[in-house]
This record gives sequence, structure tokens and C-alpha cells, in this order.
Amino acid sequence: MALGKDYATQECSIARALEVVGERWTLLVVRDALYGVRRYNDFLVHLGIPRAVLAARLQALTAEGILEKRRYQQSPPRDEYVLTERGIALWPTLRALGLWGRRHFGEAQLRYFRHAACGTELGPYGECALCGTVVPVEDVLMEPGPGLDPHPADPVGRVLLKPKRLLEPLETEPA
Amino acid sequence: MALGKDYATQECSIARALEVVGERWTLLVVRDALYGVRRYNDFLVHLGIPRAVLAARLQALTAEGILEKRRYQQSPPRDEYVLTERGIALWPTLRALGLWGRRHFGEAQLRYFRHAACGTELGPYGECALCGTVVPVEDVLMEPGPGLDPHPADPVGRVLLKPKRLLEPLETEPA
DNA sequence: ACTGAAGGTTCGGTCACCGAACCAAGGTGT
DNA sequence: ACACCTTGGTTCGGTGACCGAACCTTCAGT
Repeated sequence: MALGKDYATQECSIARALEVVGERWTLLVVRDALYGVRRYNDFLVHLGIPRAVLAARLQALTAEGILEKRRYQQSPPRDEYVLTERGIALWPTLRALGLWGRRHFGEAQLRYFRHAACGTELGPYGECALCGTVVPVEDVLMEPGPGLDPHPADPVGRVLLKPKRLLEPLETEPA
Repeated sequence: MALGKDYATQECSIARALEVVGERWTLLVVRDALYGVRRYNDFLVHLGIPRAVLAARLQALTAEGILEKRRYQQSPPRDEYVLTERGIALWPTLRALGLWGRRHFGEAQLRYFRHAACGTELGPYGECALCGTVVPVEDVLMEPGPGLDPHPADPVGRVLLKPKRLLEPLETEPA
């Protein structure tokens, strides 16, 4: 966990995973990256995370091969953080966690996740019941649900109100 | 998260879930509970967790309705902590997290999870390919794999070397 | 009365997290 | 040329979570 003490005595893949993504904020950064957030400032305003913590998480996730830092313009030099295959592979975990949270602690449907090809809402394991396949992350269409605040304070939240595919980068909005 | 600051600005089931199970050690306690650990001392020696932290986690998980504290003998009064339905529902999350951890950071197979009825190893979503059904947690048989240390230092680890079903309580071994 | 096991609580130290302030590089406006 | 803005950070002091170790309580057995 890169915390004071690791889970040294644990011989367990779950503990290994938590060492990497178990710290505070880490999974929410990955979630935002799945939603298409790529830039430091967008993570910052959407998560409400302290700047220093965000910088540390981005660096750690990059070091672990979950995010990749990529120059997207030369002048002025700007980098974005994009999920690697290893990071994308966290989608089933986040999906399971989100379903559990909604079922047991939240009532309202905040977002729908559909198979982009046919519009069918995904099953609990990210599968499309109609097509009978597990839907690849980039073919998942995310739409706002009835429980979602229609007027979020932060601009990133507003951009995320529009239906879009996972991983598809945020359209940078005009200031 | 019951941490200094919660994920207040997040309107998201994942954030809600992490508020409940996102703290250090929490998911490992739930994992152990799935493995059949029920008693304070067994959690303690198996996790190597500080006593105060364990007490806090058990209390918080009980308050959230994930564990249930249950008197299992009157004299001396002894309580055990058992997963509720809400706690058992975390199995898919832990399964996904464990698979991710093994695939991306650990090599060896530490434990097998099989459908007790037919012996088939579970698929990524806890389904039995042979029977074509999602296997209920209590029908999952856990067996040690080749990567697991055959002589763990702690007694609970030794008991967990024996194949057993999830949720089935540990056989208390003689001192 | 003494000992031991189970299940905690207390305590002082360290380290992660917090918000706010500051910094730097590269445009942009005037 | 100069001020100012945007982006992406780093630094800093304060708070609180986590750490190991020690201590405490209840009850059983002898």
C-alpha cells in the first residue's frame, strides 16, 4: 500500500492488489480515468482531492503501470495520463464495487452503462444479456441516470452528464 | 471512509462503497471472514493487524451491517463476527480484485476456487462454466494452490491449507 | 489464590492526508 | 517589455489515522 507498513504477512492476490490501489483516492482516480478524465486539473476539480495527494497518486499509478504519462502537445508542453491495459483491467473490480455500493447504500441509479452496439444495459459482470458477450470497456456507453445531480458545480461533472463511451477523452470545454 | 474527510463531493456508488470498505485492512478483514475466520484472535494472528485497528474495523463493519456480532457461547461469554448478506455480497468485488492482483502482479496461483458440486474451477465472475450458473458463495470450495507457502507461521494460515468451503467456520484447532 | 486465554483499551510516536500558499514554465494581451 | 493567465505542480504546518507495545478485564481451571 506504500503505507507505513505493507501487508507483508499476507500471501494473497487481494492483498497484493490493495498494496497498489488500496490507498485513499487511488481507485477514484482510476474511475475518473475510465470516465475519460486525463488531465491533472480535471482530476483535481472533479475529485476535490488535495493537489499534493493527486500528484503522488498519479506518479504512483504511473510507476505501477496503471497510467501512462503522455505528451499531447509540445508547446506549451502538456502531459495527460491515460489508462494502460493494466488499468483498464480494473473495470470489473470497479463495476462490482459500484454495484455493491448502490445496492446496499445508495438507492437511486446514478449512471447507466450500456452496450454501445445494442443499447442493452450491462449485467452485473459487464456482460450484455442480449448479445451474450462480455462488453469490452471501450464499447460501454455511460449515460446519466435519474439520481444524478443535473447541475454539478464542477465543469468536469457537467461534461460527464453527456452520454459518452468509457475511455473516450473528455471534450475540453471552452472556458 | 470515516477518514478525516469523506468523499463528499462524489456522487458515485463507487465512492459510497469506498467510504464503507475503503480504509486500510477493511477488505482484508472481509476476505478473512469469507474464508471462515470469525474470532478476534484469529483475525489478529492471520492478518498481523494492530489490535486497536482490528477492534475499530470490526466495530465499524458491524455498524455498517457487514458483519454481525453473535454470542456463540455463554460461559465464558464469547462473540464471533459473521458476515451478513451485505458482507457476502462483497465476494464478486474481492474476486475481481484478487484476479487483477494475480494477473498483473503475482504469478503463481495461490488458491483455487471451485464449484463444490462439480469441481470446476470458477470463471472470472464466479461462474461455473460446466453448470452454466453463478455459484453461490457457500458452494465455493477453496483449495490451496502451488504458490501457497505450505508451512505458514500462523496457526490460522495452517488451518486454511485444508480445502474448505467459503463461509464455513474454521475448525478451532487444539492449542 | 494463581494462571491462562479471549477480547479488548490505552499510550506515545510516526506518517499519511489535509488545505492553503507558493513556484515555474510557457503562452497571451497591451 | 511587461503584466497576467493557465497548467501542473512543490512546500509547509497542522491534524488525525495507523503503528507496536503495554496494560486491563472477565471468566475458567486448578
